Amino acid sequence: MSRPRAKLTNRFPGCPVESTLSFLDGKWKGVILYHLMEGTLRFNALRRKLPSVTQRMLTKQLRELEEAGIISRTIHPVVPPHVDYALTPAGRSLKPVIAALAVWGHENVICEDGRSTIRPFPEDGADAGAVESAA
Amino acid sequence: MSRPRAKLTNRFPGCPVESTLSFLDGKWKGVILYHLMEGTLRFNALRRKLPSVTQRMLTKQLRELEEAGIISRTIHPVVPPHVDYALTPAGRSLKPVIAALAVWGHENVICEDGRSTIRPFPEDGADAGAVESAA
DNA sequence: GCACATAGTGCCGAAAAGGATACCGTCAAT
DNA sequence: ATTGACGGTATCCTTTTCGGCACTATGTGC
Repeated sequence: MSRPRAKLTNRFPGCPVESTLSFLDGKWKGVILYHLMEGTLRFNALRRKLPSVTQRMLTKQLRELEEAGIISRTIHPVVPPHVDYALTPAGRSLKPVIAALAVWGHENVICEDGRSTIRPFPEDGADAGAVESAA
Repeated sequence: MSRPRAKLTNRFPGCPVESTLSFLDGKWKGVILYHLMEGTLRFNALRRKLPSVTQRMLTKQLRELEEAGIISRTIHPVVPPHVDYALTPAGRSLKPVIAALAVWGHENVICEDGRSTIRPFPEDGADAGAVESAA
């Protein structure tokens, strides 16, 4: 159940980019992995790091990541429940990918009042002579 | 209009990973960029590379990428319409990101009959002593 | 007796994303 | 006269996603 947004990769066989994205897709997976890269976290610890995610959504995203084999969920059967989320080896192998995403986002994205835009590139006015799409 | 799936990055300030993902999100953006990395393509050329995408969706995704400033759309006003899609400098700066995604997908994703799964990792049986979530 | 913390689940409903299909205009070839 | 290529739109409909809220269980502390 619940493969992320029906991103079934078989529709365009051989696109490794979409294959990877299909695992990162879902509203909070990126952030979750970003935080888990730094170490194991408990459910509520993670929740505190993502203030705007509801419990329901966090659970859902974690379950999807777990089902994909990217993170592990370890239940310590103690009296106030205690559940640890950590990266599996597969999850750890995503490190360079997450890092690349983080670097680009850090360098090129400007978040201002609710929207994120790409930092303007200097060369971005170069015209080759034809008609640019007039918005 | 149409920022991708309301992935408004301001909700979790300072997550560069989601910032980047917000631009790659949308069902076909990954593949589109993957193909455009290799050079300019015309609408129908792109379409032929993505057999299962409808015209409508392709247009939509291209428009979103254009709006984001990742690709450029150049109309040559000739008689059978001729429109070129190419990466902008901003789009080209995504190359390492797309490459990272492609590498990981290539190495770790197995696409079999409609589903993509992560290639099993050898170390993936290591148990630390606690209760693994029994699905 | 009551509230709190932990880690969830279930149900509802709105909104968005995605897919199918049909249609547009022009020119060239058949 | 019809068909095809090109690069789209418009419309409709279904699926998915996401968010809100309430509810659960257990043990501890007040």
